[in-house]
Amino acid sequence: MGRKDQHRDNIVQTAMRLFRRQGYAATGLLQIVAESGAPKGSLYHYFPAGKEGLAEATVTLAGELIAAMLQEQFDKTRSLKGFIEGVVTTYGRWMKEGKFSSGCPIATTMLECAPGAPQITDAGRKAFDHWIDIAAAAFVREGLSGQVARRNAEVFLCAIEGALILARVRNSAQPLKNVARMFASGAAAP
Amino acid sequence: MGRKDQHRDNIVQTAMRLFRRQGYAATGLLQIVAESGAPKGSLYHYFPAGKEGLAEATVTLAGELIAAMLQEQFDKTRSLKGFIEGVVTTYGRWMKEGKFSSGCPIATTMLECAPGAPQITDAGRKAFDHWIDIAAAAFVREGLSGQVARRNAEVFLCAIEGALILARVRNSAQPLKNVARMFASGAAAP
Amino acid sequence: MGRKDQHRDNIVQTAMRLFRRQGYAATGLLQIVAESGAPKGSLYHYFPAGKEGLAEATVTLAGELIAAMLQEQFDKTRSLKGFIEGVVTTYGRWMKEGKFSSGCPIATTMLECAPGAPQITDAGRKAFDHWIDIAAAAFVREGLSGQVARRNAEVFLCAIEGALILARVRNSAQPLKNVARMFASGAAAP
Amino acid sequence: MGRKDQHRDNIVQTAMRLFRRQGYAATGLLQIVAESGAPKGSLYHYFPAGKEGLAEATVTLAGELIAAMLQEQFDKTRSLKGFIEGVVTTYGRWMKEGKFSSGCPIATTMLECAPGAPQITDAGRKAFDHWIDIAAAAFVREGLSGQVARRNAEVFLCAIEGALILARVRNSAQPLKNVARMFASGAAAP
DNA sequence: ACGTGCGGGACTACCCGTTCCT
DNA sequence: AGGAACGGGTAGTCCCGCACGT
Repeated sequence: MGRKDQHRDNIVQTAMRLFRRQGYAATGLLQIVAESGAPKGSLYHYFPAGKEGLAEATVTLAGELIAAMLQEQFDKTRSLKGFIEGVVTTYGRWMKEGKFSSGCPIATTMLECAPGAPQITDAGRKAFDHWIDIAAAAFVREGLSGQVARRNAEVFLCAIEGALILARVRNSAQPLKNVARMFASGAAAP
Repeated sequence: MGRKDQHRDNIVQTAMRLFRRQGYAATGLLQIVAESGAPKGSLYHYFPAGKEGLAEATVTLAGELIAAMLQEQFDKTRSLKGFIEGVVTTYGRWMKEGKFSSGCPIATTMLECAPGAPQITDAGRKAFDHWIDIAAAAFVREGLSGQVARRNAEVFLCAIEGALILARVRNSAQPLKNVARMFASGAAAP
Repeated sequence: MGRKDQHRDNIVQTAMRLFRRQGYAATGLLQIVAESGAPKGSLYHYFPAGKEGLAEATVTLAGELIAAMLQEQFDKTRSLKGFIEGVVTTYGRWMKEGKFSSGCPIATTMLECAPGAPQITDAGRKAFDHWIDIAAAAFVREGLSGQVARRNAEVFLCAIEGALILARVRNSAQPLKNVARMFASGAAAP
Repeated sequence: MGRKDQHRDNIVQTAMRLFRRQGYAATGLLQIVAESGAPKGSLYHYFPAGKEGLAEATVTLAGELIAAMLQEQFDKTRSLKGFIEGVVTTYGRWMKEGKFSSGCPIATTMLECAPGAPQITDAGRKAFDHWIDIAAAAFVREGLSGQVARRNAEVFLCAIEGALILARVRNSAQPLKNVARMFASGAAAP
């Protein structure tokens, strides 16, 4: 194992990066293989379902990356405030690194592909649900009941999604910080 | 004015509808003129800047439509809770009418076009700012200071943007309702 | 009229030539436009139905060209024998000119496309029927009744079709001559 | 022999069936191995010459199958009329069974591949010659001299080839019957 | 000997956004 | 104002080696 699927991994990571920056429809398969360094024939080999199959893989991968980040923030902090600020700070750093050209790695794909490609949407739903699970644990840790925690976690992540859009439009991380300020202050839905 | 620009209006409205549902890149100019009933040659007559110019017009139009809705909800309600619930209910109704295939009329275009098309992004920023202005008035009406109101209004609209994405993915208006529950309960950033 | 559709005409004639020599599936649209000298975009413009629409046009054109040849032979001869020998001689000359690489201009397309493309098959049926009509007139002129003449004309043209295949395989016009020898001798079905 | 080359046999038979129905160029190697059930790697093991080598094998096999049918009809009949009607009836039954989508098993391949692939054409020529040999025996049995018999047999088979094309185009076995009516009536070239 | 996974370009039909020229 | 024409670029997948495990 290891080296064998390196081309596949390169393709998925490059596709994730390009989909995030340019969108799904605007990104050509040719551009993906060119930037990934993988041969074109590999694409059809690893993704017989074509572009949609590749998109599904990128959504799944992105879901895992974000989940790992959320989990890391959960593990390294002890309070809800710390978790929220850690998450928002990380997102803000990513935005700055990408010069505010790359937002949520799955939002664009979701908006472009739903509802025409159910498999992609399914992968996105699973990713969102996973993220909410992790964030909900941070609210539970603060003392909220499971159901209320989950609801707050969902709204929190929704606010981040929206803030990532606004941050791109404004070329600024300020919208993210505003989200943090509200949720870290203890504002919570009943 | 009036009848002369009917073709132009049809084109913009059709484009707005298609961009919202399918995305910017996935929507062909030919499909737009076909569904709008306008002659193909009219497109470059009314939009010499091409597809980008058309997208800018759709973002501006969508900005005005949402602003009008927000203003209407502001005018017909007296409390922040009423405003928030009115806004969220309206969005929820729109989502259901569009079978959860049409979310925010500008979010998809923003994500696809930023940062390659600054004029479209500019139009989007103006629309967002205008929406926040109106929503902030509802927070001011509740007694918050201008700056705090604006911050809360921004987070509120961000949460709605995110909820519109999640609602599409889940085929459900529940995410919107969760946003309303939090903000209508008086949760507010300092 | 005239110069306006020259690109279209060039495309159809080039396609007819290539389909005849290489077959329908083996001939690329790109090769057709390249050899025809027409710009690439013209193809989709003149043939919105794509390759199938182009094939239909080539079958129709080929049908007319063969019909014109048959009619010319009918007009310039007075006996069935003369007609048959004239037709076979013409086909033989065409075969030689094409170095036995180009047979019936529609047979290959028919065999490749039936039954997946009904419109192409329809165009081919019309062409065959037209040819048989003209050839039948030569049998009627010899004194046969309409029905019997048509039957003989059909078998005659079938024999030619088969002979065109065999002539390609053998690199020889002899099969055509054998057909002429039989039908010109007065052999006839009852 | 026996089980060992079963994969090879499956491949050839599947290829023959698909070439006959869809043509040579339109049939992908992948489709052949998929429908044959043979592993993909077997193809280049058994046919190192690739698609052309496979086509050659199918033409040879088809030649033997048709030859066997002709021989069977020759053996089971005593008159030329019986032979011709038996052959035509068999072809007609095959056409009906294939819903007029499968004609001569080698004609399409010949038209598509000549003159680019001499080996395929050679195999086809041998098949045709073999068929004519057998049919000529039926004419000799009727009393014709060897040379005349061969000429008539060739025209007969040409007429059948053409009728197989026309039968596909018309979705009808009538063209075949017309061929039988002429040749079974004793019509003959001098 | 036999089969497989993977890679490698080339080429397909399709159609897009744009401009030219009535 | 608008229909015709244009050329570039899309996703798809084709036919085929080369190298690896049997």
